[in-house]
Amino acid sequence: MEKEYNYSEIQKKWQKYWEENNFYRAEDFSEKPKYYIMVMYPYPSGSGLHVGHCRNYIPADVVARYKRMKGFNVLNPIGYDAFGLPTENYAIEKGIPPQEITKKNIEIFRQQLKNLGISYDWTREINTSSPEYYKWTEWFFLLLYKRGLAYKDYSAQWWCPHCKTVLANEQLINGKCWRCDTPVVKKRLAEWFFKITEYADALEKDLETIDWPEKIKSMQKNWIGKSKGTEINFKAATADGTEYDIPVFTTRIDTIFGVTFLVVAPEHSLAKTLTTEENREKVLEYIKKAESEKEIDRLSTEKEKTGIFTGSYAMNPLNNEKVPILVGDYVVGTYGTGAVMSVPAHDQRDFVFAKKYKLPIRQVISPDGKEHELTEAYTEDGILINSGAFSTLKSNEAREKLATHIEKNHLGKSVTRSHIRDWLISRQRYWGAPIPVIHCEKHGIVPVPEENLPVLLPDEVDFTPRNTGESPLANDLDFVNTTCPICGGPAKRETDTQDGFACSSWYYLRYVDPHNDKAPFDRKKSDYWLPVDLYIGGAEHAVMHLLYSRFYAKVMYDAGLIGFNEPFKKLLNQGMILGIDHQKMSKSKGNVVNPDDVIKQYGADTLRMYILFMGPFDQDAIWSVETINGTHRFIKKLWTLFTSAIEEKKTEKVTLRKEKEINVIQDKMIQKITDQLENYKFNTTISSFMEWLNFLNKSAREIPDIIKTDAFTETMETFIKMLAPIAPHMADELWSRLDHKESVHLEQWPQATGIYKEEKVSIVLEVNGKVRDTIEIGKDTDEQTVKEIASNREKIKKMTSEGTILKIIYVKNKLLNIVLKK
RNA sequence: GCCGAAGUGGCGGAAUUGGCAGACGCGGCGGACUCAAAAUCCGCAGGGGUUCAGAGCCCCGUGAGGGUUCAACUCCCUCCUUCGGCACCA
Repeated sequence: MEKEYNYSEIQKKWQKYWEENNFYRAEDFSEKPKYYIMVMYPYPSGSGLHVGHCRNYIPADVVARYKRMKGFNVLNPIGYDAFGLPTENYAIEKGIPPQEITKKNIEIFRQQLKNLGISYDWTREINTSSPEYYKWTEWFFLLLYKRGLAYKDYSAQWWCPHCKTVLANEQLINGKCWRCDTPVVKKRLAEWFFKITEYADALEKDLETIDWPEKIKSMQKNWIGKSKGTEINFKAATADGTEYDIPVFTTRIDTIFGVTFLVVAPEHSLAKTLTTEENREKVLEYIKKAESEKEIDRLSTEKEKTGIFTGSYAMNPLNNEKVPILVGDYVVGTYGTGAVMSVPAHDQRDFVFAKKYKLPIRQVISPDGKEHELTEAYTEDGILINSGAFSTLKSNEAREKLATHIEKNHLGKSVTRSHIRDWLISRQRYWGAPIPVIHCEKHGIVPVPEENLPVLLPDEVDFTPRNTGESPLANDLDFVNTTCPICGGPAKRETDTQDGFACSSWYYLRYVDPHNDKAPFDRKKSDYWLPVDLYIGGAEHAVMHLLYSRFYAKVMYDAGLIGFNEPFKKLLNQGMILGIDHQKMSKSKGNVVNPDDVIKQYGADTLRMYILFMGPFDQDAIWSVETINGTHRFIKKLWTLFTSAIEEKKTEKVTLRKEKEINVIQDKMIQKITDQLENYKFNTTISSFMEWLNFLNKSAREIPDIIKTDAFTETMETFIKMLAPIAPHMADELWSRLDHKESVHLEQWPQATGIYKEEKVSIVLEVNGKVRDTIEIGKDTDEQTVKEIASNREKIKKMTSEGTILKIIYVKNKLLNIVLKK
């Protein structure tokens, strides 16, 4: 038998063995309890997998393998988020169809994943860009459409001039495109939306029911942004005497008597109507300028607030006071009603604005009921003043009374507003799932009948994006021209494609039934496997993928398609791996590490172990060649000790007193490592293995015969079993060298017997809270005995003689603290 | 500005959740093997003091300052720094 640690041979041998014996197939409807673990699937980019991906996939594989040994029927699938811009852009650049590029990239990714020794069920692999998959992405679009949750709207949208497509709200980062960092501009287009706002309440409320990182939950909560307030109606009249309603939304109805003007957004539908003749020219110019501004500038809080008087006035429904109406760019058109009541005394933005345009400021809330000179807005609650019948009330009381008063007199209503907007899903690009609708002159928008799905992406088309706001699919007349499913008359296909997040919103469902051609998935299979027990992925998807997926699940639940309304029971975020330059890994910085290179140099088991060891799983970590050497050293030491022990134990059998200790440490380690794995503390798990090996090595050095004992053999077996999820190749190799016929991966996870707890314990002896001595005594020794032993220790005796004992604290099996008065 | 997370040796990081701070690893130093180096193995190591030297003993020490407690990295208050998210949301 070979003595050298030849990891390439070992890897090859066992990967082949697992594959040939269908080791990691998940069995539908097995008797065992199910465990569905899933990682965020990769985008198969041209640059291949890098070690950053490993930070997610390796720990997830450890959990999958661990759970199998614990007796679970584990579903551990993988697939590819294959539609998307980078592939399409590359295709345009090189003149190769994206289908071909995707196929090639997936092959590379698949091989790289296999090299890592990850235990995926490869029979369930999915590819969102295959017609078998996107047929159902289209089907889900129709489901939403039928349920009134998909609609087309003509409005100003964010357009990325670089990607040449519109973007959803969530895909805007500080006014820039999430993919290419280009500042977005406004463009008026007819676009498809999903009504995620309809589920705002449920999406917020159900966050309480899922075990997700607080960080993600609070990000989603903020994103949904619920706020309770009052919508109150101001009446305005134009020069010709026509009356208009201007509803405004406020969370501070208690400040209503302090309103001194109204501001409407430049996009407000009445902005132009309300402008009087003499102001018309200036106001129109102002509106035009505001609308043409880039979103990034408009959003800037540093920007000075500007506005312009329309010439019209509105009436405060509570005191019938006439206040001027202005147009101002600090009012957001898409939030609330697009109009605000301005209370400069109690809102800092209104205050600044009023100062600038010399508008009146009236204090109506005071901390002490008296009026004060204001140098800035007083935004706290207080006592109402100058507020008619409501004066002298406290803010919170006033809010209640005013709300009742307003509802009773039909001046407005109490409402809950959300920050979240509907999800814009149409994209003016080629490489995505088609939107399955047809535009008929007679019948308008007609959904493609289900039996005609999928609407296939045409193969040969000039997919260069255009600046017109039209998809490149519009170039392909064979694709565009069709007939109306209702009347058979000439009609045109929708040419926009769906946002890639539509594909990823339901992919977890496809894994449970990946080859079904009658339905997206079988209900019985989804009932068996779902929801996902553990989902691991990056935090960057907090308000995109993770919110959309929850939305889809809720829609499906309401449609009776599934029996759960939250797809991912538990979520974990892995940290990033940064390059040796402490920067995010990227091709352009040249700091990317390819796992294949690491595997070549150290083997997959070392890479796996290093990824786990580099730091807490959920924190960022920096790639370090020195540390990977350390883990490799450990693996080699392990190999050397165990292979020589396997050889030695064949020579003779020995029994030694030291065996007891070997057993005790083994038991302790089983307990410790199991706890650590259960809590996803992979880094300390590796530390424990190192400690354990250090102990075994030291024992073998002190008593060389120890490796010939039964206890040592048993410990090796336990060690290897527990190491199997982490270093699966080496574990199987050593296991077979211990003369086992079956793979170690079919073994049960070891269980601690608790013998380590019956041992002696060391008690810390403290004087005035400082450690002075330690003693070894039997477990659960009573206080009196410990006190006696302690008082006979030289050091303690000396110290206690120098003062009087105030009190003695005894914590069983832990410590004794003597408090002295000096 | 608001919300969230985090500050521990030269470095990555441990600490059973209030009970021996610095596990494990990296780097470092000393030694063994070697002609030599690499690899490997053994040992030392938070800072300071005391001591001829070692053992020993003492003091200080988990971002800063205060507090609770017999006992604080851990709990409470104030502040500082770093990172992440949101940001004219009325």
